[in-house]
Amino acid sequence: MAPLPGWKVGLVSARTADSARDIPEATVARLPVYLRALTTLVDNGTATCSSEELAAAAGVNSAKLRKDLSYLGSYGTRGVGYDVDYLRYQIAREIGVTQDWPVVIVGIGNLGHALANFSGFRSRGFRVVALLDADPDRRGERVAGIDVRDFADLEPIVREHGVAIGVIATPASAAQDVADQMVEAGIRSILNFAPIVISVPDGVDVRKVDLSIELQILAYHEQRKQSEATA
Amino acid sequence: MAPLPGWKVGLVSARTADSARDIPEATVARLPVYLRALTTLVDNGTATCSSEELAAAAGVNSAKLRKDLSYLGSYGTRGVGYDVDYLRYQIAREIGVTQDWPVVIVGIGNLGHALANFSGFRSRGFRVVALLDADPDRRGERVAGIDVRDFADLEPIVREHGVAIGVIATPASAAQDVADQMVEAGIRSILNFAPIVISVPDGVDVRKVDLSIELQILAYHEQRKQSEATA
DNA sequence: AGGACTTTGTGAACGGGAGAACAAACTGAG
DNA sequence: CTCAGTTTGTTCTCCCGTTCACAAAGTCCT
Ligand SMILES: NC(=O)c1ccc[n+]([C@@H]2O[C@H](COP(=O)([O-])OP(=O)(O)OC[C@H]3O[C@@H](n4cnc5c(N)ncnc54)[C@H](O)[C@@H]3O)[C@@H](O)[C@H]2O)c1
Ligand SMILES: NC(=O)c1ccc[n+]([C@@H]2O[C@H](COP(=O)([O-])OP(=O)(O)OC[C@H]3O[C@@H](n4cnc5c(N)ncnc54)[C@H](O)[C@@H]3O)[C@@H](O)[C@H]2O)c1
Repeated sequence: MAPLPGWKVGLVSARTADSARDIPEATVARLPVYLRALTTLVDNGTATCSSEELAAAAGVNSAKLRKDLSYLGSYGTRGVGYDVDYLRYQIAREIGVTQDWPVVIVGIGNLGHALANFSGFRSRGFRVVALLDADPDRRGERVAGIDVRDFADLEPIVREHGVAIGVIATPASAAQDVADQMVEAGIRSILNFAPIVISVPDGVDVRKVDLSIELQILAYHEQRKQSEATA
Repeated sequence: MAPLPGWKVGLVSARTADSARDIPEATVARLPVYLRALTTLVDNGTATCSSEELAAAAGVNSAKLRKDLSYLGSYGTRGVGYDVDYLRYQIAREIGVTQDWPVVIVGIGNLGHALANFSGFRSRGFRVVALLDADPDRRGERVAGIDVRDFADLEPIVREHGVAIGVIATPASAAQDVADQMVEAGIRSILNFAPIVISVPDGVDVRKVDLSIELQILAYHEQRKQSEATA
């Protein structure tokens, strides 16, 4: 009955029980990067790695990595490093991708097709359960083995599969309406590819991906580099 | 010769000359969002807007918006607001999208096709000048009116068009190699869609877009919402 | 067993960004 | 011209996130 180990285990299991109180948002955003790096290491047959190695694979500072991991618990061994497979499981559990999340994609145009065909969904904790489009001409089309269905069927599909996450790949003009109906149907997490700010009630999370914004940020820095080179 | 107007113009042109010294990175990342919102307002025929209105359209706090804009100069009028078209031009100039940037896309698979067909490039300051793929079967294929060419042609294309920005849409296994060759060819800004951290020399900017990471961040919050609901 | 060595986990200092609050500056009515 | 009303630009404070630096905790060799 050594006091320290007992206390430590108690603390760890306490954290596990109420699933880690408050993880900073910046850390949450990096956990998937660590998970990806660890999966690569597992595939390479690496059994153990140091914070330095993992940090390099994830493209971050090793001190930041260690601090991030410390929010989850003490999963490393001092003098040794981390058990790759064990740590990978712990992070996957923390993120919540030990089981697959059902996802619907709305707007099966250029981008929607690419998303539907994207094989990385399944391996990373997600399962596309429906493809929806408002255009009747899209109906009946099969994309990646899934029938494109009427957007009006959203609500029963969400109910049937317990869908919590929706992806918007419609034109910007339709995005707010699609989001409203997703919320109405019970979806509380939305990934929006349309270049517009959509507003949702409290309790609903929206993340956006905007290609043009990323390019424009690059353009800004590129412009500065070029004007410096001229000067 | 009123002293105040003269002084103000002097200050603005001074800032314009050395192109706004140091704009915080967080602000740079929001300028494209403001630009997008302003373009929408212009399309709606709005001539003037307050920081409150623009902030709402951009999904940010109005104090933050005003502070961001203050880094560019004093483009508003107290008691009135901002001239939408004028401010839009100033932000576009600051970002560097008053002319089009030539862009190459490498990896014309599912995602590459969608990107090539994306019409928003042109209107937002970018022009796709080449589509490249290593697969000989892709050669000769025409996507969005552009011939898919051999990845080996990268260097002459970059030189001919003065390409500064490259987009990687290949599998992760090829991404580092593609990035190396882009840098070799003279590209100094890269947008990476492959789920891997790529390393580049100093002076080269990389931004990444990773769908799985975004979904996993949503999954984390969704998991917490659901476990809270249960408790 | 003991001591040198390695690596984690964390306390503390630091820097940057977010937001509240207000003075300065402009408009327009009387 | 003056004054009330409006909205910007900026200062100030607080908080979050990053990074340094080191004690604690383990391994491994002798
Ligand atoms: N294609 C890209 O690479 C790319 C890149 C960045 C951003 N985007 C954005 O992603 C979105 C989709 O782009 P795209 O190129 O696939 O456009 P698209 O026009 O090819 O496809 C849009 C699809 O949405 C469907 N749709 C329209 N209104 C709908 C509604 N109310 N409900 C359900 N479905 C509806 C249309 O029928 C169409 O099939 C756009 O907002 C675009 O700006 C696309
Ligand atoms: N499809 C999506 O919606 C989606 C979403 C998120 C991320 N991604 C990522 O984007 C990347 C592309 O996805 P995809 O679905 O289009 O894959 P894909 O397999 O359909 O296309 C990849 C293309 O890259 C080409 N390629 C391979 N090696 C190359 C090389 N060395 N040089 C030039 N070209 C090369 C292939 O010939 C192929 O045409 C992947 O890394 C994927 O993980 C895709």
